[in-house]
Amino acid sequence: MLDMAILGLLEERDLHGYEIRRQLRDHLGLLANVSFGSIYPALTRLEKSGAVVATDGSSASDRRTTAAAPPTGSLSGELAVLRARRSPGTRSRRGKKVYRITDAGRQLFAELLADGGAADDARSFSLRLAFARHLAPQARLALLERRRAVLMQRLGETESGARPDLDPYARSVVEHTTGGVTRDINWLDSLIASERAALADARAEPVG
Amino acid sequence: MLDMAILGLLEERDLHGYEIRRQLRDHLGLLANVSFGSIYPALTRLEKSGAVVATDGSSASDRRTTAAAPPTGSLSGELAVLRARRSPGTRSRRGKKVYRITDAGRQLFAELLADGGAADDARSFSLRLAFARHLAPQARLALLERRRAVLMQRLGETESGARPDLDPYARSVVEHTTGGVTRDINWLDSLIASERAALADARAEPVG
DNA sequence: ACATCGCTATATCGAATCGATATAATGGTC
DNA sequence: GACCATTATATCGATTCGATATAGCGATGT
Repeated sequence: MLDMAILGLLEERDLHGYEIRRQLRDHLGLLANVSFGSIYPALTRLEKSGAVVATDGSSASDRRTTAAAPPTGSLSGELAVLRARRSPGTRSRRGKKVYRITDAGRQLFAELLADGGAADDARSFSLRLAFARHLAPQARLALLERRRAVLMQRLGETESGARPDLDPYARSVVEHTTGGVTRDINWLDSLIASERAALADARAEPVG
Repeated sequence: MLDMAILGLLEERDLHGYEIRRQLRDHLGLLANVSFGSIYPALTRLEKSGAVVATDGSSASDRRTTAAAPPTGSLSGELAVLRARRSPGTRSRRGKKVYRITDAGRQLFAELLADGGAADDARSFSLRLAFARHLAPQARLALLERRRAVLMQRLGETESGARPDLDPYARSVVEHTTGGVTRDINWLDSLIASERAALADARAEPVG
């Protein structure tokens, strides 16, 4: 799940762990306040599987060339590289590790975004929807309808009607969450309508 | 977190693992769909720490009546016991383990409910609120206000206003979740108002 | 009579995530 | 130049999840 989010962000630009967390917190806001205890293991995981590569931060602006930049950079950049080399073996000098997505990573991202196992929780769905521009129109529609179906079923399973068996506090919680699910469904309905309209337009006006 | 939920349910009646899960799913509904992979370890944990004891289910409900619960009436309490016996069958099925809360468990529950560490996520809060009848009025009010403060701060941190930097899908997600938080705050406000009114009444009309 | 399906029920495993904590470089301020 | 907040990576133990294995038992069907 986190893997998908990270790959999605890296699709746009190279980032290091701290930045990834900030983007998830700021952009996706209240939704995804992910801890470093998740992010760094995830990055290690993704690197080991070949979905991303880590570069040392000194060549961050250069998209193409790998390490061993010629001494044309800034003085501080040069010093950083030298310091990095000074520590034996590991790049464990406390400095930025900037991650770049690979072709394998892009493919993995597409897979995780499309099916990505079950994961019918709210977090997963919102994350997928936030990256929905990477999906084909009909896959987008399917995502929305799948989510709608899940929520409808949950609503149905919840015993509806007044519930005098619950005390006021529990009842308030249940009603509030039920209302939230209803709100979600209305939201999904409007999104689904938009998607359908876009699909109809595309069908009516094919390529040109 | 789960520990608190389990202890809270066991405050009312003895239950076995499967039933605990069902109650969390049905009562707390969409909020708490807990897996067995969490419940059984949690029960083992609680038993090892002495917060609960496991019985074979044949000698349930000795001293177990509505001890600290508000006066729901002895009739409904009786019915609850009967229902608990009838539904799963009085005789223990294969190794059914019925758990009963102990005095230590009740104390642990009170602690978890009151402070319970940080845990400022939505799940923890809703769970606490659902058991809020076990809290003192001012602790209840503090719980609500603490939650409100957290949500307000989060709202403030989220860069507000139109965000043309985000693509339509991500923007929709952000706006929807932001709207949800606003809705939560309004809900909290009404609850806080009720609590304050109740407190004022209690002060105006002390015990007798 | 018995096969078999579905619900009840407990249990365990590996993996993902969290929250806390340690460490260190950098940048700003007095 | 002492001090402190921010940036940044990393690891630890504990919790939770999802999948899976196992059985008993009640219908339903043939």
